[in-house]
Amino acid sequence: MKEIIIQILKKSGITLKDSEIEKLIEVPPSSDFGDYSFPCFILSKKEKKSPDKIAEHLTEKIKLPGEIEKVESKGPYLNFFVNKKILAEQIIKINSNFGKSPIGKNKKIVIDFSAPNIGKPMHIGHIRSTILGDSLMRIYSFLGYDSIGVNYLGDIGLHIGKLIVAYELWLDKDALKKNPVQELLRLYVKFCAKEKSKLTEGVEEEFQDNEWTNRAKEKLKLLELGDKNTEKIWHDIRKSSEKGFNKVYEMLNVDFNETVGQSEFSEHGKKIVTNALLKNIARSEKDGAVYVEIDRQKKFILRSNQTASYITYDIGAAVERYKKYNFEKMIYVTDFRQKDHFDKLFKILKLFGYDFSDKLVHLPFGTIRFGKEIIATRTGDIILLEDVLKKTIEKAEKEIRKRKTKGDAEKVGVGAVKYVVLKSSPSADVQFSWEQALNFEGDSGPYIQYSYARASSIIKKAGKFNKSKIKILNLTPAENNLVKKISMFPEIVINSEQSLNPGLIANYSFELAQIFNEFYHTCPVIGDKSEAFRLLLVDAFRTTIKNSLYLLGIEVAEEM
RNA sequence: GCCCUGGUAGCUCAGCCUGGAUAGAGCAUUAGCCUUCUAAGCUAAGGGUCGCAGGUUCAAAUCCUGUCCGGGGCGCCA
Repeated sequence: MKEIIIQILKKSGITLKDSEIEKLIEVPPSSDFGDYSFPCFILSKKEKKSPDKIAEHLTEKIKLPGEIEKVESKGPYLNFFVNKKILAEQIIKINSNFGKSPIGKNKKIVIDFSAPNIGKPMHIGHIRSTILGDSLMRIYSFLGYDSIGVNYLGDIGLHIGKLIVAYELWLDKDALKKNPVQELLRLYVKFCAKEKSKLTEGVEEEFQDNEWTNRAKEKLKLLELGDKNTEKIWHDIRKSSEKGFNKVYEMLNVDFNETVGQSEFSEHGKKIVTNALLKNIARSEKDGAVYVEIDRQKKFILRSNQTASYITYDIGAAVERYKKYNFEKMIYVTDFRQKDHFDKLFKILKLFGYDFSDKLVHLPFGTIRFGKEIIATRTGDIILLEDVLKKTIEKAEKEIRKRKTKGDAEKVGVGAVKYVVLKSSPSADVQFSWEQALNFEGDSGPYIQYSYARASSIIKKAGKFNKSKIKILNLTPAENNLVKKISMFPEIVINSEQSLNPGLIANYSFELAQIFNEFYHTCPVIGDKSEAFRLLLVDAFRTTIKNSLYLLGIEVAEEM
């Protein structure tokens, strides 16, 4: 539609380039002002006439094609009114592919997301990476990309050593079988409590020298040396943890193409570091620690005891993944606190001669706050993700019972949680509260699902109808708005991919649902003289809302 | 100290990239609407120095500089 307006303006003798015109065209604040507008300030400067006069003059000069109903000058603005009948004809023809695009054809995107730590339960803090990453996967696939989701499990580190110590001392086998997540958490919390009294304040964990921390370090060393018994416990812990993770992933309907432990890249990483050392790109300290200079600062990439550190694994993992997938882009979805880490990782890879480092992107997201509490696994002070989901599903059940309908409580509850997480832009912190998560009214997932269910109900009640008899009468304002909003969906999807922000789709879905509800309120469908057209419009709405919620990982229900 | 973030209605946020018309939603508050396709809905009202101060511009919540307040990161934790 924009294209058409650019052509009209060009024909009217404007001395601006296409791209300049496109930049200037905007959507007016109110639909009373039209659908698109063109401000004349720049022309006013060029032609040294008042912008109001230029706008007025242009209205007289312009010749309108069928797609544009009328053009009006209002002050310094030239306002275009789109012929909604023509737009409506296009909209009622959309199918389930609406919004899809081939722009990603033959391109691979790897998305690294979720990445929980083995031995710790998934809590409200993990929800963001998981849901954001999953939504990005869906968006990329929708746009034709081959998207590959990788779950990079934190299966190594001092917390593992602690857990192994606790496992040997206090494990309750039956409890582990019954509820692996709870039992592992109990072990971890117990260890931390024991350790706490011995900790020296102000000293980093790594350099703590006390009975408990030392035992954990020892276990970690044994694990690295390949001690059979320790390895067995480690495997047990991973297996039990994964059971817990999978339960949550199932509830969330999140899949990965690959689940891999961080520790598997230890050797790859070390080899790359050794090579860099040989080529003199990296240097070593007297005590054997290896570093590179990044931004005039030393960044250590191998510890003095020759074991890998976080970044060593990530170097190995990135290189291996590029070999495996030859991706167009790889996105790491993690907490914003790791921004520096990833910036440095990318620079190090570049320094080492891996040009694919330009294809790496870090998508940082803000903290989830729950009231004023700080979430701490070590004290067991956490809100389990599983509990959040269960609680919202319960609330959905209650609502459904109240209404005596046939809704799907799981879809509604999970949708509510996902929506809360996705609607704010990734960079912002999210204030999580039960009040908000359990609110199913207004700007919420259930509100959107509800509007879909209402639409479905109309379609169901109408039964079969004759599609060939469609006659589009003059559209009411509510119909106009709905047609216009639906037509914007494809653009929104592309914007949200480019800005890596599913929140745009979330906002759009809500606005679309709002507009539909207004339509629902003012335009009766069944029995109306525009029944056939309205049925098709309602169906187009269903398709659009279904697609946009799908991109957020939220399912629709025909009834609720 | 250096770097990264955020500050918009009582609360939660959108708008900022790419400057334009009266700064938008939701929650909460108040007042209406269920003999008509699901009231998880709709309509209306009140509520704003867009942290503060400069600058650029015909035009600044939006761009630039400074400043205050909150959060975070800063040589071998993940």
